[in-house]
Amino acid sequence: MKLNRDFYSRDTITVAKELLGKILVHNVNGNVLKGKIVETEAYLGLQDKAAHSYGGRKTKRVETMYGPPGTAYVYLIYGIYYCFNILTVKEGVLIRGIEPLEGVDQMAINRFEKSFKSLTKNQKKNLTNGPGKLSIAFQIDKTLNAVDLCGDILYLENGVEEEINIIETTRIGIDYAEEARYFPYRYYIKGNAYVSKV
DNA sequence: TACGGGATCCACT
DNA sequence: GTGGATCCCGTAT
Repeated sequence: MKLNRDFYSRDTITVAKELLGKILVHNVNGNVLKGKIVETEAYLGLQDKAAHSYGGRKTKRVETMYGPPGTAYVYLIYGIYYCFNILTVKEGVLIRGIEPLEGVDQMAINRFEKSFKSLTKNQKKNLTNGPGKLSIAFQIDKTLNAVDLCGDILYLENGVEEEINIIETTRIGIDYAEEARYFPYRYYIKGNAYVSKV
């Protein structure tokens, strides 16, 4: 079942935790890619120096952040990779790790230009265990920036009922963010192989 | 296993 | 002109 606007219209930390175990679906011209979210990071806007919208900044890049809850915020990082975020209320959740479920051959081709079964053990592990990697595998780029996640192209749905053991720790790659670098806003599913960093 | 540099773009200052 | 919510490969331990 597809997640609706109400799911995203809540506290960002709550949404970041509840996104674990949910299924990300990208319909590329009828070619469906699906994967389970296993790692997220919450970015809290106003008092979070690691967030693009820190202090209410509203530049051209971050203006998408001020759109409705349940919108995709995609931006380029380090010149060559894209990061995929899910908006809550003027804040966002970065998706850092996904476990591939459907369309795995397409993902393997996107990442390594060969079928899933011909990947090495290491390549399978590195298919979607990081924000830049999963964006390549899921064909997420800047054309999906500001896309409504309550639509039919890119959306989230409920996973199977299961017991999820959530690990709560600090975020990655934000050393410049002063006190905010120590905020425990990274969440991942304990023991899952597609977590980017344990 | 752990570090360091290169790749490559554009928003921001 | 600068530098980043990253990844990958090379070299060193």
